[in-house]
Amino acid sequence: MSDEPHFCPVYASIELLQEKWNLHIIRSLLAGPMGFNDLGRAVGANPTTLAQRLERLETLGVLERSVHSVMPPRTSYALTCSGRALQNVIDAIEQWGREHLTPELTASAARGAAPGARAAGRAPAG
Amino acid sequence: MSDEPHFCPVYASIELLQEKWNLHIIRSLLAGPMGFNDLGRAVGANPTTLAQRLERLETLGVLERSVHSVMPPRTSYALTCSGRALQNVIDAIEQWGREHLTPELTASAARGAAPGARAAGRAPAG
DNA sequence: CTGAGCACTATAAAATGTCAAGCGCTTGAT
DNA sequence: ATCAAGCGCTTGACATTTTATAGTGCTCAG
Repeated sequence: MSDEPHFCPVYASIELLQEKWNLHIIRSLLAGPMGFNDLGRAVGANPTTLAQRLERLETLGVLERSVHSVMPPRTSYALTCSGRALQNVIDAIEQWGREHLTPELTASAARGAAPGARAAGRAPAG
Repeated sequence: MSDEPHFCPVYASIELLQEKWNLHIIRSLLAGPMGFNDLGRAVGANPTTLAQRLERLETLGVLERSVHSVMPPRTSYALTCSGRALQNVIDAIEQWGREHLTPELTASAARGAAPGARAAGRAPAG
């Protein structure tokens, strides 16, 4: 039952990168390794989702989890070589953003344009 | 009370590109203008979400909707200059995918590894 | 004439993401 | 020594988002 007549790397990559938080996580980690809560605050994700994303990204070999001490808990997440290669993607996104996105534009296109929404146009941290 | 201490283009771009289907839509449109249903089939999105994404992307100036005839309905969606600039992002993603993603990898990392999931590793069309 | 297709909306159901609280333990301030 | 706070991460209840399905009014291929 091969469900895959053929494997499309672009399609697969897009599927991965369009998952909520993944790009943010990678971007944060690109600046250096981080702990769980730190990362969570940096990207603005809640622990539940963050844990799930982290596990997935680890399975895919994009990042690596290292436990420094179990108690007190001390863990750090770092990009692997594969993950670091995503720098190019982030760079491309960054350049595009600078050239084609303006505050007004993104504000007017915010979901429903509801004022006071939490993730309006600002970054949580970092 | 400026709600935006400062506007971060990278953050905003990521927010946009990580929205489900947006990257797929852009990638499809990069190959040329398309109608609504065609696009839907190409990316695999349902009409409701597709319509919403399309509206957002249009507001952001990434794509353009042109109505050729109201009845019978004939519309086409095409990337603007801004949208076409996203080619670089897609390219970067494509390159990364080719270098760092394998069928087994993505298969094993599929959400929960549930067999029979519909959007496992295949592309809907194109 | 019949069936199919066009662009898209309405509705309800399923999937997904979020919040708040909390575990056992250590550290910094008091 | 005592107290609040923080670490990584899970659980369960809840909000939001995405999905499937069905239909609209009309025109064309068979």
